Amino acid sequence: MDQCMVFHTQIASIMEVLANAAVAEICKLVDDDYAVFRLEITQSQKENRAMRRKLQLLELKVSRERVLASRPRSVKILDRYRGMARGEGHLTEGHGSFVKPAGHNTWRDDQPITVDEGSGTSTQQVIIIESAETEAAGSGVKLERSEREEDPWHSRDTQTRAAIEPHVATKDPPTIAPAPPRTRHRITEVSGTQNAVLKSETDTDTLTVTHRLLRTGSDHRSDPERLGLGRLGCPPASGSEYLLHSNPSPRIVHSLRDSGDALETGNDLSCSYTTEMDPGIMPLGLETLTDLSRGDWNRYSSSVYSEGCLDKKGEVVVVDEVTVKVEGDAPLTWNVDKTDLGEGHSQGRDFLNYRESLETNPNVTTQSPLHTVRDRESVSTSMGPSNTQDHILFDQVLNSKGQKAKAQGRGATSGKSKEKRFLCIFCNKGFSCPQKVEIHQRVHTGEKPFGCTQCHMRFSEAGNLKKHQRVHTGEKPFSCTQCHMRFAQAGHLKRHQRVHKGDK
DNA sequence: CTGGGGAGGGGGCCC
DNA sequence: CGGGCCCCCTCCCCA
Repeated sequence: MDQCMVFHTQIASIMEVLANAAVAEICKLVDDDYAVFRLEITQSQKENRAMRRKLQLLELKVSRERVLASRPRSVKILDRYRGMARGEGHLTEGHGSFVKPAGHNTWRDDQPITVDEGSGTSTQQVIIIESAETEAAGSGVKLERSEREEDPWHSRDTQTRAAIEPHVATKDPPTIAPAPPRTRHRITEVSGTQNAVLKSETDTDTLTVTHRLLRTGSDHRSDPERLGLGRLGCPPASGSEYLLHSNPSPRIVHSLRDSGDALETGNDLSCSYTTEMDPGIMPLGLETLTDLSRGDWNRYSSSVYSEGCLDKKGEVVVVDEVTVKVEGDAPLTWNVDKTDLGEGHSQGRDFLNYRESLETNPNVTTQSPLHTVRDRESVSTSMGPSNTQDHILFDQVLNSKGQKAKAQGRGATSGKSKEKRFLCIFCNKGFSCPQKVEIHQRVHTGEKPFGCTQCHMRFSEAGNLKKHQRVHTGEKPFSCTQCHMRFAQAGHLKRHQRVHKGDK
């Protein structure tokens, strides 16, 4: 009888083991199928997002044209008109010039800026960044940077913390339109390294980034580069399209969560039985999912840092090992009217923040809200949703002036003798002092404060006006030593003397 | 080849 | 000493 009982007990235990094994197998199969299913869903979502992106771009174009047609109010003019103050800037009829109306610090809403180019008259928008505002924004960004640098998580030791690098990526806005200037991001480690929970807080949004260490440092893609973010959270690499205002379906979860993490979505259909497995034996299919969701992460993180891109409250987006919880209300779309540089959430300052975030040189305090073009051609393709239009404008300027190549490379800010800390807001070119930037930016704005008293000519630089006035005076102070030729410009004399030398 | 203008850079002066 | 301001030089482009 006892033997029978023991036998039954053994059978029962064996059955239990077999049942457990069967359940495990079933769950594994379910998970595998689910992984494939999610892969397909993800692909479909990506297609949907691509289509949505195209639609949004089209909408943006339409809205941009509408704004451009009706947005003189977004134009501000530098109120530094030294020539005006000194009486040099006579308000002529604006032949080939661009002058600010006397007594106006800003253009009126209905006041277009006309630029007479000979016979034709065109209306153009001139974007001026008030230096005080931008510098204030710059200081704020610098403060933010210092906070980041104090964060121990920002050490460049990617080997030991590669798996938690996505946190870094989340607080380095990969978009050109990151958080508003007054928004401060705070990254706080909530728990340990194995289940590191970083919380990035802003004034309006709460970004909770939960990371589960699923793989070891061998997965190099855990660092920002892996996420398509360059150093210091640079934007995605070239070719990565930017979702205008990414509106990822909040219920679609790219979750590879362990059971140890409290799921915040409730939609993860993963079988909890098998998710207890060791990180080292994660199914290969999950890697695929990880890869698929990686691009999404860029957008998610972008959207998180683009205030205007947060569209739902309390959304939780789980991407790979990262959970992004978005709290707080935010506009559904980025209002193109925010391109008004004079407003608190000015796009220019967003530019500034973004560019500052990209600035590899922490000492650089810039007036430029423009993104850092140098080092990353890809930046132009990963602009934030809100400022795509202005970026396009700036790029057009850049290309039209043939200065893009100059702006790229270290030469933009690394001077030969002086540190070129002051960047043009339009082309990002660096100058050694603010006055140089101001003068240079007249190239883009068309501002010509120096007018000739004897003709309608106007100039952006006083020296050129002085040079011009020799036309009226007939003064030719530069005489050739080998002939009787005289010249009004020293350069002309120098060029002329090459004739005598036979140089070409 | 010359004239005119645009634009960048260097350096001096002053505060 | 650094920043702001100004002047000048220089190079380049175009007509």
